[in-house]
Formats: sequence, structure tokens, C-alpha cells
Amino acid sequence: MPRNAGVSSRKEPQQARSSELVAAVLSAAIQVLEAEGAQRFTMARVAERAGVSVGSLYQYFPNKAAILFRLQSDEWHQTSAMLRAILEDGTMSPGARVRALVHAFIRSECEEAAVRLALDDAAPFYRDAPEAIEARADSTQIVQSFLRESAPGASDGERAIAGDIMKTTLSGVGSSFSAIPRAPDEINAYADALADMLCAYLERLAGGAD
Amino acid sequence: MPRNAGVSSRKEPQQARSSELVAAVLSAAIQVLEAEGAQRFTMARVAERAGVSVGSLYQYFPNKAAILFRLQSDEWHQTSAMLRAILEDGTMSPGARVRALVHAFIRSECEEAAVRLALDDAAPFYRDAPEAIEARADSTQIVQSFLRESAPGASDGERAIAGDIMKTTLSGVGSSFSAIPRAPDEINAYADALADMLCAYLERLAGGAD
DNA sequence: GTCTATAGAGGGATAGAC
DNA sequence: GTCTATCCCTCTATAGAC
Repeated sequence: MPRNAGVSSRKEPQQARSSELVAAVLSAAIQVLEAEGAQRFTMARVAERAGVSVGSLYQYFPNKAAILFRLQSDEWHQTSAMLRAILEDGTMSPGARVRALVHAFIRSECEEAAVRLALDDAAPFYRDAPEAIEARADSTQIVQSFLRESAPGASDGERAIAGDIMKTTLSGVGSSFSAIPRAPDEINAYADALADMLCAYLERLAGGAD
Repeated sequence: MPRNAGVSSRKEPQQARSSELVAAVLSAAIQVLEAEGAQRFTMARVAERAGVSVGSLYQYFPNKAAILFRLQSDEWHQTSAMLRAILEDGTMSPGARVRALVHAFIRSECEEAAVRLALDDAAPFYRDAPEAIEARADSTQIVQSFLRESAPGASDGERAIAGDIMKTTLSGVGSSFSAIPRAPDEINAYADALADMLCAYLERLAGGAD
């Protein structure tokens, strides 16, 4: 990576043909990550799977990190959407929402375990990019707004830390748990236990700090 | 890494001279990880810092992964010792032990943040080695024995999952939190909140499932 | 035992033809 | 816009001198 060109995509796919090509590249990239792992994720392999040449790849992504960042960024957006959909669902109690979220999240981590693990391994490539640092504020807002509703007695500072801990726990425990293949029953039992922990914390936060 | 030689050290340092050399290499390796990160951790750089030649390195470590694994293995042993010392301290209540452990762990993670982060990044190199897989059973035993004492009403299965979640949470949240520099006050506040969560879970486990 | 020198392989990125 | 060919660099590991 001789030049430091950032990790943003070179262009937004505004024309049909470009859009197809970018989609093909991203799909190929996922396949390479799944099949070969982060270590062996190379531009040549992605190009081969996508059925295009290396040169074409560089027309749409300035470097390898840009592809990896794009994949991770897409994952983050999906996760944020899930977070929002569940945590803003007023028909369930806060505890039930947390439980539903944990189950959905853990399940989805296990479904795409290989790609997630490889993306984690590849994190050093894109982690330092400003785009990546900026990209996390979304989920923070959603969680804070949930906590303002479900733990109104806590102070802003307490909620900031608690939200961060809950997010980090979910993400860290999810990654670790999905690192080895799991049976459906195992997934359910584990998600239930994790939800127990987060709910117990939420109740303490809501009840004990007023 | 053409040959697959495992990640064990080539020989135990039984003679004074060898022992010094191995120590110098490990110390140099830590410095390289700290200063350059996992990406730029190479045998040449380690050799240069240690003041020996590359050839000598390969006399004591069969490959790069062996050095990284050795560093991680040392960390694990230190952490296990801390875990054991605190969780087996009968003079404190279970909750107080958990709180003390969380504080000690988070503080130590922050102190060596750069090395830990780099070692995490390097995990793909040694993660699959049988030595590494085997090396985690230690802490599991310690935590299980703590939970048998503090949550005797729970079933073995519940305790197995709960212990795993508590360990994984501590480790995952610790890594993530220490990824950016932290002020002492911030560390204390965060560790307290994390201990709140784990204690709330422990209480639910001990009290609610009899 | 320790060194120097290098083989050998891989991969990021680009130049220039078409 | 896309391709092929290749430059150039880095790195692991080893061979062989001393």
C-alpha cells in the first residue's frame, strides 16, 4: 500500500454497469474472505473471483483497505438497523427488547461467522481510518436513546458508560462465541444467559440509581 | 512460513547463555510490537532490536508464530495467576472479589495497551495452533470453582455458560476499552460500571435459580 | 553457535496497450 | 474502461562461511 489514499470508495456507483461491477467485487470479496481468510485476502484473488482484472478493481477501490472497509461498513449499517428496529419497538418492555436484540444479534453473528472473523482479523487495515472512527456514532445514539427511556433515573454520564459497556459486551461476546461452530440449542442457551446479564444490569441501572 | 513446525519454542532455556538470549529476544519482540504494531512485526526487526542475527533467532524459535505465541502464552499465565489470586481470596465476599478482579484486569489492560492490541492483531498467526487452544482451560477451571462457591444453587450447565460469558465479557470489553488511551479516573469509572454488571449477573445467578 | 547473504515466494499497485 | 505484464518491495527461512 505505497500511497495513502484513504479507504473510501473511489466513486459511488451511479450508472447501472458500475453498480453491477461494484456489487460483483463485494460479493467476490466476501467469498474470498470466507474461503481463504484475512491472511490470504488479496486483490488478485478478489479479481479472479469477480471475473474482472486487477486493473479494473483499482478503478473502483483505491486500495485493498477500501474494499475491506466497505464490507465492514455495510455490516455496521445492517447492525445499526437491527439495533434501531428492536430497541425502538414500543410494544415490548425494555427487558424484552434487550433479550430480543441479544438473540437476533448472536444468531446473525453465528450465521456469518467466517466472514465476521476474517473481517475482524483484517481490522488493522481499516481501523485507523477516520471513516471508520466516525462510523460508530450511529449505534451509540440509538442505545443512549433507549437508555433514556428505560433508565431515566440514571445520570447522562452513567448512561454513557453503561451503553458503551452493553454495546461492547454484545459485540465482543458475540465475536468470541461465534468463533467456533455452534448448534442452534447452544446458541439459544448462550443468548439467554447473555440477555440475563444485560437485563440484570439494566434493572440495576433503572432501579438502583434514582 | 513454508514449513509447518508448530508454535512451540525450539528448546527450553536450560543453560544460562541460552536463557539470556531467549529473554533478550522476547523483550525485543515486545518492543517491536509496541513500536511498530503487528503488521510490521518481522523476524528481521526483532533480531535487530535484540542485537542478534536472524539465523540465531531461528535457533530458538522455529518461526515467527512461535515468538508471538510465547508472548501471548506468558500473558495468559499472568492473567490466570491474577484471576486465581483474587477469586480464591476467601477474605472478601464474592461480589467484592469480582469487583477487585475487574479493576485489576482493566488497569493492567490499559497499562500494556499497545502490546495487547498488537498481540490481538497477530492472533491469526497462532490462534489455530493446538497449544493455544489447550492453553485456555486453566482460567475456565478457576472461574468454575469460584462459581461453585458463590452460586451453589445454579446447575453445572448454567455455571459453565455463565463463567464463559463473564470471562469473555471481561476480556472483550477490556480489549476494546484499552484500544484508546484512558485517564485514571475514566478507568475507575468504567471498571466500576463493568463490575456492576457482572455483580448484578452473579447475584441473579446465585439468588434466582435455586 | 553465530554470522552474512540470499533464495524464493507473495503481494500491492501501476504503466501502457487495446 | 478494461486488460496484461511487470515493477518493486517486503518478508520468511535457509545455506554455508567462520
